[in-house]
Amino acid sequence: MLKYALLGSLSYQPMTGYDLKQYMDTTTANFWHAKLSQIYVTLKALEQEGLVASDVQEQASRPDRRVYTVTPQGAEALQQWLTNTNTEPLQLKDSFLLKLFFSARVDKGTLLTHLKIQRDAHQKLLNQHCTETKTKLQQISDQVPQLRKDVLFWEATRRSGELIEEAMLQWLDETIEMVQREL
Amino acid sequence: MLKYALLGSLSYQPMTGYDLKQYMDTTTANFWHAKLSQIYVTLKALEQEGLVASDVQEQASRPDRRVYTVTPQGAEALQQWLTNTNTEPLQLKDSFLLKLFFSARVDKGTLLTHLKIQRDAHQKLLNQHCTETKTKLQQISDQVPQLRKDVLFWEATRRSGELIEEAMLQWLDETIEMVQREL
DNA sequence: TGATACATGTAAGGGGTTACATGATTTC
DNA sequence: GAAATCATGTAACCCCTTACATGTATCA
Repeated sequence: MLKYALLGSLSYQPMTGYDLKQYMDTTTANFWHAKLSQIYVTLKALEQEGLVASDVQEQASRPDRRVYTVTPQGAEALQQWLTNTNTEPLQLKDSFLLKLFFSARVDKGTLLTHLKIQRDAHQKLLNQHCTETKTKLQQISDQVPQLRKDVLFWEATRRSGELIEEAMLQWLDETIEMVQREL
Repeated sequence: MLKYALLGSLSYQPMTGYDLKQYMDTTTANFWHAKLSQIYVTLKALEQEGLVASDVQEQASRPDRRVYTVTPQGAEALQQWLTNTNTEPLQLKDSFLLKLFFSARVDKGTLLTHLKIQRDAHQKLLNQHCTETKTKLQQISDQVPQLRKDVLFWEATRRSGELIEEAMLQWLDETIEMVQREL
């Protein structure tokens, strides 16, 4: 899947592995992320498959940049993936929920601490989605008028993060209240 | 992490790998799942660590059952994990959102099909959380009065699934409307 | 002076998926 | 007669994380 995240990002403009990491961290972090090391490995694999091509740009006082571009085959592979409707449904793994499920024998204080840490984290994420991420996406599209349509989809994916974080906050408030009332 | 899902489940009652698969599918599927093959592998590892012990029960016309029990060390490891508040925040990977992010050049029809498939899937999950899962959790706890406290936490984790699915449905409706209006 | 940004990679190990292998019993 | 349920496991493979390795320039 990372394969397609990289192909999709490169379809906007040629980038290095390092660039791609930063690009994904500011745009798709909400629903997709990857480590730099894995990005480098996957780019190499994509190049062997002929879906991207790289070109080394020498730099004076910094390491050389290996800039990747999508090949015609890469563009087709991306388009194929985009139009294919067999998208496997999301199966999330949330270790906090797992922990809470088994928490009947944990003391009230520890439980409330845990829930409040969780609440802070989600509050932070919500703020991020509503301010930073929103302005960053707007900035990228403002520079290039051809991206008017793309920005609709970027905004839609960002909005999903907003709604999910709001739901999580509501749930955490309900749960904190339950623990305070029932234990 | 699967380690703790198994320890936690076994802390309610001794079970086989096969039992554990079914138990998790009816209780934690919402936020944690695993394949049978991986459950067997992890149980073996847990036994080597001394956190569970197994006992083979011969059966006449069926394969023998290997029943696992939590050892005292296992119980302590579980308790340690439960009280430790350093729970890493959820980083989800949703390939549908990834796809949508890059979908500016996908035709309206395909897009709407894709969104509606997604909507159906989430509607089904919401119904499941509100009916089946709810009654199943209630059934398990009704049989054992000592689980009165546990059921509060089971209900809380179930409720999180309900709220998240509701948020996803709202988001999908918004997004479908956006595509119909803007494209 | 120490941290951060820039820039690319390799290696070891962990955890997960898919496929394979076996085989009786029950249900449709 | 075919499919699902019960029941356990191994092997290959893939993707990901963590740690290691290197080195300059800039900023606090």
